[in-house]
Amino acid sequence: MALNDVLAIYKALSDETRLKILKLLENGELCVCDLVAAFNTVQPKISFHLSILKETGLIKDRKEGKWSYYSLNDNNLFKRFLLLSTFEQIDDTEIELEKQRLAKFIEEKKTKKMVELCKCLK
Amino acid sequence: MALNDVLAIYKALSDETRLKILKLLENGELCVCDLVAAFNTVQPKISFHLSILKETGLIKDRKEGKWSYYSLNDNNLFKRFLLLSTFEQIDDTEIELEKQRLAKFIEEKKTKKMVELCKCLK
DNA sequence: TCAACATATAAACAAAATTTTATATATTGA
DNA sequence: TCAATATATAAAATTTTGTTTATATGTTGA
Repeated sequence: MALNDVLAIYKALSDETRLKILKLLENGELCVCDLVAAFNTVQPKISFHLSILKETGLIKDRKEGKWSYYSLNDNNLFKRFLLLSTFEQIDDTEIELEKQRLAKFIEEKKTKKMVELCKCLK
Repeated sequence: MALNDVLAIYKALSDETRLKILKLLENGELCVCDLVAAFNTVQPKISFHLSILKETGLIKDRKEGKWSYYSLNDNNLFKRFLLLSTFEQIDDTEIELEKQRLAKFIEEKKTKKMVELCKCLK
């Protein structure tokens, strides 16, 4: 890996929102709207940070219908080490708020799905 | 370590000059003027980057007379791992130029010292 | 004490990164 | 096909970071 690649990875890691996104992805893939809800912010902001993380290969994406799902991409030993040791450093309480909002949003999505299902059954 | 500390470390690592300074320090302590010569640049620029590296605890300094000597500070496991794995990623050829200038400068310093010594003996 | 030297710090400027706002694209279900 | 939804992209505004220039501080040897 060249100096520029290492540099790009550290730049990607040196932003609060991006570190938190990575930590949220620790528990599995999330779509853009999940993250928008978790951070209680606007969608282009999240897309911007996701694109930077994706460019450096720290995360990967997968399209399904209207949705883009993002997940950790630790196929490289250096990146895997970085992610693991970073997660180890950061206490879970530091993303408590985001986790709460995320959980609430996912719960709401489930409820909405249920409601739709009920409509169909009528 | 809190999220903000991790963030500060990654920010410190996400600059070309600073990564190169760290790599040059791999071989032992250097004073500010050594680094100024190695990068063929102005002294405040080097002092600026050294202050950032020092703030995050990635390096430490030691004063001796007019000089400030800087060296790696790997007293923390996370930082030590970061430094080691970073150095491992970056090829030596990427700081070839800086190393050459540094070697030349140190050689010149030695010669000057010799000349002074000879003057004293007269 | 004074000149020369090494370094630090401050202020002004330039460059880069982030956020916001607006708009485009693509998918889905009515 | 059309409206609604999820996401991406572009442009403008803002913030942060890095560089340059000027100046201050502290040490050393004459």
